[in-house]
Amino acid sequence: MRTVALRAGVSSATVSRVINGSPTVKEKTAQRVRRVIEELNFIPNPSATTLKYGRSKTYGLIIPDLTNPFFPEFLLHFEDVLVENDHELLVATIRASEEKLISSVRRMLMRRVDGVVLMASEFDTKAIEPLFLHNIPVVTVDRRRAQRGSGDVAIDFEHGYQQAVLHLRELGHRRIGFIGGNEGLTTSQIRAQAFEKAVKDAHLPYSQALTRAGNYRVAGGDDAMRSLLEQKIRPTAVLTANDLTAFGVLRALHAAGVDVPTKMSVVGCDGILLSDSMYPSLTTISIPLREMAQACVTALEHTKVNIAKKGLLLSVRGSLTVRDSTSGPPR
Amino acid sequence: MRTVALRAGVSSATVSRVINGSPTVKEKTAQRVRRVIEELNFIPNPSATTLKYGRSKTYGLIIPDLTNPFFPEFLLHFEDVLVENDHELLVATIRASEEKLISSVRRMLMRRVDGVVLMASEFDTKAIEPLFLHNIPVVTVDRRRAQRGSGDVAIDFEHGYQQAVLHLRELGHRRIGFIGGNEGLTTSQIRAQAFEKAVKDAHLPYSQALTRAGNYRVAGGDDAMRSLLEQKIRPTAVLTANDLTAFGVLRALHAAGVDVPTKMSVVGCDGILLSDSMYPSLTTISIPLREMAQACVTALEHTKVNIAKKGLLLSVRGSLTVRDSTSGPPR
DNA sequence: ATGAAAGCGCTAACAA
DNA sequence: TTGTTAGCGCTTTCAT
Repeated sequence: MRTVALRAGVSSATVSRVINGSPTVKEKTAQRVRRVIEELNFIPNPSATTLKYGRSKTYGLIIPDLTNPFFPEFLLHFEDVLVENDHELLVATIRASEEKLISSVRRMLMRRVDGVVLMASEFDTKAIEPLFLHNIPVVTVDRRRAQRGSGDVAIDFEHGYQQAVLHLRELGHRRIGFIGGNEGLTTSQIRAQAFEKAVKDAHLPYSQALTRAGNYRVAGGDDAMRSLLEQKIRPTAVLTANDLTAFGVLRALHAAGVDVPTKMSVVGCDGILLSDSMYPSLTTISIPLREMAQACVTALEHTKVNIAKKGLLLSVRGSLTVRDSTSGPPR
Repeated sequence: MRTVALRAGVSSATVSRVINGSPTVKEKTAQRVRRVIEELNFIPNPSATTLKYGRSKTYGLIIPDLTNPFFPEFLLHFEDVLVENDHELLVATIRASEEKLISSVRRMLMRRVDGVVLMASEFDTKAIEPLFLHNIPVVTVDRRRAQRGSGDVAIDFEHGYQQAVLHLRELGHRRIGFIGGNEGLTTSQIRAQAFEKAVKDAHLPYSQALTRAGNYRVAGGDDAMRSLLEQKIRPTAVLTANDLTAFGVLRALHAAGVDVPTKMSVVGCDGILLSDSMYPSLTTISIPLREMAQACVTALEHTKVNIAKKGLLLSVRGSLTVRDSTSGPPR
């Protein structure tokens, strides 16, 4: 930068002003400086700014897993929102390892991020304590509680499952099965309860016998569906905790020779891109990723200026995308 | 850091030495310093080091697209390799936009990355000129040429397709179709030629009539397969440019009522996790991601110390994973 | 409209 | 074995 200043016959302060678009610089000077910047291929060094001000114009995103397409798809939208807000993105994947979460949090702290979005489904709160300690705004996803320095963006499964159940009831289904996530995870409980409520609100019979745990992955959906098929009284439709689980359900049904949708209807959740590419294409609850990303940033910015208060509790709701995996029950 | 030094009764230089594990510090002093670091929740600030040395212990990764699961899966392995090498990762997705590539390159430069892995399938070389100008080591993937400051990691499609064709020939197939990538892309040409060579080397008939272009996505595979089915002489097996294309092929065949594998065999390429979850599970050419990530880092480190020379030309070869989408041709 | 200068945190060369 | 110190590049306050 000094070189640029020298060459343009100004001080480095003026160069800085030009780079940051300060209006107090005479246009002619600014042009000269810009030309020199071009000539010298000058690239500013943000680490100097980070060093000086202890902030980096970077938000962190901690996700459990990149192999579930839901997360990269969210990441994409999150990145878009950040770019609009002139921020960088620091991603960390933790693959259900407490150790990785701890080291990710440390990386975020080192890099002086301006905030962290935490999508890890389950974790020891102690692991993220350092973020609060250093006054870094935090937003969790679907933990549904705020505290000093942290907000939350909930995914409104209650609404999504209600839509799905009503859709199935309209088609004539009465016995709707459910394949959830790993037992024990809070988010799995939320989804299971949302399903139960949706069924009861629709005045349909609810039975534990028609629900199974999965693991948010294909294999879990497959196993659970096989188990459901062994029931004496089978459901005529199945709802799942996410799309990968639904993929497993489709596979199990194929293997068992149960046609979808004529013999069994299937509804997923997430709306990942591949859900439209299955055979049959999957009816699913699409989560509005862009809106969710925006909500995360909103909550983060809110917390930044109110770091001593409880953060925002926001919520986004999915909408049912009806495709070919649902139809009336067999008669 | 000064605070830590003060509190531990040493100089900041000693604190720095402790943090970096310098062996010249007396163990007792080191312990004291570490204790104070704990107490004060001190987190080092790497931007000071970046500022001082103009390097950041960060590698950049530029990928076209996170919605093709191949890329997040590669990313995961690349991150693993970097962690082992005590480096950070900076990711940029460019979604086939020249503008995004240019801004990604700029971000890499600003962040003072130690090297860049470039997986963009096609781009104007001018866009990455700045990297060479600033002496940043570059590794491209499957461009198959090196130059001053840049190496390449090729994916040995020749070998992979050969394996696949021999597998199909052994099963009794003679008319093997091929669905490639977007027309015009270098990597598409490489794959198409690799297929042609594999077929001819296996002494099977090769015909343009059995090949189609796709677009590396599901829809492209679907369309191309439909087009192949309209042929008077159909192939009995189809090879694709990647797994998503193969997913599309499976969908088209389902829709047309052509059973896989009894009426048509299908072989994908990439070995993404979901390829095992399709119905039927997909026979595919698995690309060794971990090895590929390692090769990228190797080539990068080599270029770093030989920045003025041509980079390394490395290559990784896939292996055929036989699953349920291939069997003998209908007789 | 522009310049001078301080200071962010770190590390390596050098001194002790 | 430890301390002193300079300087990396940037921005902003204050002065001119």
